[in-house]
Amino acid sequence: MSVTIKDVAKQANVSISTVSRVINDSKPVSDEIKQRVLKVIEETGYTPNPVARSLVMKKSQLIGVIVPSISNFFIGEVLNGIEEIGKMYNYDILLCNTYGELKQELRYLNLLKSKQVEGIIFMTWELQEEHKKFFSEEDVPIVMINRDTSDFNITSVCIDHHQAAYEMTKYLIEKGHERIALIRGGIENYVFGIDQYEGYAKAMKEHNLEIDENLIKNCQFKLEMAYDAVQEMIDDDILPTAIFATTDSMAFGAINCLIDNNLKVPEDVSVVGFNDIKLASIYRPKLTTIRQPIYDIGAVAIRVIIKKIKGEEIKENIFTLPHELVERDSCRSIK
Amino acid sequence: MSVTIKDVAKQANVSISTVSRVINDSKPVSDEIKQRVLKVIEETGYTPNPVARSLVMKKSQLIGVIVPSISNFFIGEVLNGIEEIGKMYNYDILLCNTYGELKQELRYLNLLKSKQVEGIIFMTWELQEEHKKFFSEEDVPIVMINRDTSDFNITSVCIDHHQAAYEMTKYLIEKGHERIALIRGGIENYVFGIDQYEGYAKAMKEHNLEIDENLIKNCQFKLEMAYDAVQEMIDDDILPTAIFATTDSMAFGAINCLIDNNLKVPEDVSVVGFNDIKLASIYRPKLTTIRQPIYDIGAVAIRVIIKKIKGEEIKENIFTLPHELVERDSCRSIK
DNA sequence: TTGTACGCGTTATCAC
DNA sequence: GTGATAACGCGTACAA
Repeated sequence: MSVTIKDVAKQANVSISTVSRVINDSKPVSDEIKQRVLKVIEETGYTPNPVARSLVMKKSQLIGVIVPSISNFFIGEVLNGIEEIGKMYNYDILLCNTYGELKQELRYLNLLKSKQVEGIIFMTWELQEEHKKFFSEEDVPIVMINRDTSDFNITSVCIDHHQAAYEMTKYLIEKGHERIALIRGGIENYVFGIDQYEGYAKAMKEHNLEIDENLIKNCQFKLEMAYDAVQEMIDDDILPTAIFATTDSMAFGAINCLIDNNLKVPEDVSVVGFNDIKLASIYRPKLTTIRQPIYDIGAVAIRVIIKKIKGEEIKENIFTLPHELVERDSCRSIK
Repeated sequence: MSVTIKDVAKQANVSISTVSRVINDSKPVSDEIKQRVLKVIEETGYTPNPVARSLVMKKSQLIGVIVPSISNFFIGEVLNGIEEIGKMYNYDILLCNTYGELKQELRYLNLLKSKQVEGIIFMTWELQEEHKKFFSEEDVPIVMINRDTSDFNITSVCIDHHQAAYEMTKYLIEKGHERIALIRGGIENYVFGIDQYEGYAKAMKEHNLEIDENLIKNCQFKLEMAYDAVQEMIDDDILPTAIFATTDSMAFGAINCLIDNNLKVPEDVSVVGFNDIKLASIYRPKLTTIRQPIYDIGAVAIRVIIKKIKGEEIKENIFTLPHELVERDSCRSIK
C-alpha cells in the first residue's frame, strides 16, 4: 500500500491542505511547518497520485500520439523529438498505432479524449473527411504532422513539399536528366501528393520538358510498390535516366529493383529520395535526398501542443520548417 | 462539459449504481431498466471516465514501455507487437524513451509506478544493479526483453543467443571461413555479450580454430563503432575472411566500411548479422543473418504482462522464442 | 433487483 | 497561515 497525502498529514501533524500547499507551492506555508512536512515526505517516500490529481484538475500530463506505423523510419525519429521535448515539460506520451486504418484512428481519437489527454499529435497517411469532422467537434489541442491543413482549422508542422519537390526536380534537370520518373505516395488524400507533383511539374515546365504520365507512379509510400513500379518501367522498356521518389523508402525500393535487374545506380539510372531518414546515409550508394528536420518536426509539434495547452494563441496554421537538398552518391550528371 | 454517470442516471431515472451495473455487467439489472439506461447512454454519447475509474479501481488499463531508443529498427518492431496485442486486450501504451541513460530509466520506472500502470515492459542496453534493486522492491508486473534474467526474479522473453551465435559461427566455418571476426555489443552488462561470445567460441573450438582476440570488438550496438572497428582491422592489415556482427546495424556498419574501402561483400569479405531487421532484406547485398521473431517478442512480452496482471502464475522465468538462420547474399563459401 | 452512501487521493473554496 | 470540507467521476458494500 503506497503512502497518501493523508498519511503525510497525519505524521506531520498538519492538515492535508497544508501538505497539498507545500507540494504545489500554491499558498504560503510557514517555514517551520514546511520543513516538517518536507521531512515526512522525504522519509515516507511519498509521491502524489497523478490519477487523483488528474481527476480533480481535469489534466493528465499526458499527450496522445497517433501514428500509422511505429516501426516506420521517419516516424520513429519524429517520436524521438516528441518524447524528448515532452519529457522536458513533464508530459508523457500515450502511443497509438493505427496501421493507417481509419477505424482505428477514429477509435483512438475518441479514446484519447476520454483518457483526458491534454493534446493529440496526429499522423496519418490518408486524411479523410471523418478526421476533419472529429477535429471540428473537438476542443482538445490537436497538431498534425506533414499535412496541408490550410483548408481547415488544425495546426500542422511540416516542410514546404512543393518547393522541395521543385528544387529536387530542378536539380535533376540541371544534371542533364530529361526523362524523370516521379514515384509518389498517392494523389488525393495522401500527404502532399499534389503539392509534390506540382513542384515537379513546375520544374519540368520551366525547362520545357514534357511530363510522361507513364512515369508518374502512386505507390502509397510502400517500398515494395516502388519496386514493382520500376520493374514495370523496365518491362515496358520506358526506364528513364532518373527516378525521383518522394520518400526514401520508395527510393530504396526503386534502387533495389534496379540492382536486382543488374542495373547500376547511379551509373545507369539516378535515383533520389525525400526525407533523409537514417538509412539514406547507411545504404550504399548513399542516397541523394531532401533532408527534412525530422526530429525537429516532432519537437515543434509537441511544443505547439504545449503552448496550446497553456492557452497561448497560435497564430500560424502551418509551421513550415526548413529543408535542404543533400547531395550524395545516388545521382550523377549525364551532361 | 462531458456527460457523467450522474447525468445518465438522472435522465434514465435510475441511480448511478444501476448505471454502473449496466456498464460493467457487474450485477443483474432488469431488462427494462437496462434498455432504458443503454438508450440514454447511446443518446448522450456517454463514456465512462477512465481516470475516475482508475482512481477507485487502482487500475489504469495502461502498460508502461521503457525503451532505450524509439527510432531503433529492432525496437520499433517490438513496439508493434506490444501495441497490437495490447490493443486487443484494451491496454494502452505509455511510451518512455531513455536513450539508455540509467538516470532516465530509474526516473521512468518510478514515474510509471505512480501513474498506476499495471505492468512494465523494460528494455535496456546495459543492465545495472540499480535496475535489479528496483525490480526486487516492486510488485508491478515487469517483463524484460532480450535479457538473461536467470539470476534474478524477472521474467524475460528472448531467443537463445548462445545457440544462435553458435549456429551462425558454425555456418561460417562450414563455408570455409577460419578467421572470423566477432563484432558484438559489449561485455558485462550488455545484452548477451557473454552468451554470444561463448556460442562463437564453442563453434570455433569444436573446429579447432584459434580465436584471435584482435578480431573481437565491442561496439555497443553502434553502426559507427562497427565501421571504425573494421577500419581498424583494415589499417592493421588483419582483415578476416568473415565478420560476424551480433546486430544487423553493426553488420551494416561493417559492410559500409568495406565498401568504402573498395572491398566487395561477399566477394572479398563475408559479413553476417543478427536480428533480421527489415533493413536486412532491403540493403544490397541482402544480409545473411539470424532471424529473431521480433514482433512476436513484443507480443509475447505483453501477453505475459497481461497474464501477470490477471494473477496467473508464470512458471518460466525466461521465454525462449525460436530463431532461424536466414541465408542471403552477404556471405559466400570460400572452400 | 434497486438505491444510498461511502471511499479512492487530490485540489480548491471557504471559513477561521 | 491553517484547517475543515466539498468537489472530481466512479465502483461497491450495505441496506431496502
